[in-house]
Amino acid sequence: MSRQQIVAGAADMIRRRGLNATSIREVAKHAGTPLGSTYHYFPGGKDQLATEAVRWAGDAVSGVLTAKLRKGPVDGMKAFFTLWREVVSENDFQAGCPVVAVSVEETSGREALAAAAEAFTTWSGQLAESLRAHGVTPGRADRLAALVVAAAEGAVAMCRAQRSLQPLDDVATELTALLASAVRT
Amino acid sequence: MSRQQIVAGAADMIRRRGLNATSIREVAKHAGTPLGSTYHYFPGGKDQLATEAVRWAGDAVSGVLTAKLRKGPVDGMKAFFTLWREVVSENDFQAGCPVVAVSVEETSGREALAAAAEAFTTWSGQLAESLRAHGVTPGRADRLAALVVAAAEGAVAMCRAQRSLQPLDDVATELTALLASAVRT
DNA sequence: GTCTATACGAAGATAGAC
DNA sequence: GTCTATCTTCGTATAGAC
Repeated sequence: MSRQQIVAGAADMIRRRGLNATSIREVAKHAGTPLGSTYHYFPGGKDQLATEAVRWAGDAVSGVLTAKLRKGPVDGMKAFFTLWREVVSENDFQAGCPVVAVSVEETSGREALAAAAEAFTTWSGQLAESLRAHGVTPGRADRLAALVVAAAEGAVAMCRAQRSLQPLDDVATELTALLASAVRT
Repeated sequence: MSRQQIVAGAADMIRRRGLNATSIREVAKHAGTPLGSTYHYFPGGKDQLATEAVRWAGDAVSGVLTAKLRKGPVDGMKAFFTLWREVVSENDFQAGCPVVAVSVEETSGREALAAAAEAFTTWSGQLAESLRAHGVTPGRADRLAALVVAAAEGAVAMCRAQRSLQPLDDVATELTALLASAVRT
């Protein structure tokens, strides 16, 4: 019951503070459960909790992509950027992507890092498949999909530092034009 | 004399481990100076040290950009990607961009975050100016410059997680074509 | 002015009481 | 099975000996 809450809370704290600044103590407090419960649910300790948090966040984004890509790759890409735009703006530039946070910080175990890699692969794979389905050659579909994910993630970091949504909006504008022209070719 | 070494060492550790996993203790040990010296040189504590480390890294990248942009925006962009490719590959996927690390993690003080914002602004500003000088309209120059920086930074994070240089190479390929076509227009 | 020694708090993790 | 209390280590920061 509270297991899900702990994972969601950990994902939220990681995307705000980063992985190392997210202590199991505060995750437990935030979820209203004692510290011992966390280790009961997650005997693998912090690495296991971080791994599940990354997977949880990755699946959430992947679900949005699945839904929005039905209208085509350009709509999917736009939804991807809208999603990150909301995360950044609704948290007053104090939240970003937990997958990036885990990718950039050193962690004792490496399961969480593998989960981060899987999230990136899933997202770009979904975008690439949609691009191929709309006439883009496989090689270029992979490259464009990687570009979309990388640019969005990088833009989120820039927006946080600059306290401005401009990078995210600028990048979205350029990529919308680029993908629209690619599917048309 | 050792001040510079401490700053450079801190920047190196931050890009590998992240900001919060970089302790002043280990920075001092790595520089061969006692812990007290660190606080003698940086009375502002960790925030000051992180701020100078970010500025140091930002200036180093900016210097490369200044040099390579003389041959035009496409060459500058390529050099930017080559630089990050070397950082990632020469450190066996265990190093990235310290500016992103600081942008993504929570910090006690906020001077370091301001330094990160300044680094991003400087880099994209340099690229945008070069694009304008080569006939790109101001608005689009800004957007393309933001895209280049965001995509490179995001790709670095993806490369680390996936232990592959593919994202960086894919992104560089697409952006080379995009910028080449933009300056030609 | 440099560095040793230490204060103080918080981290991850576990043992064992209920 | 849940939670409290505690062990150990490491973090930032400083006081004061050379």
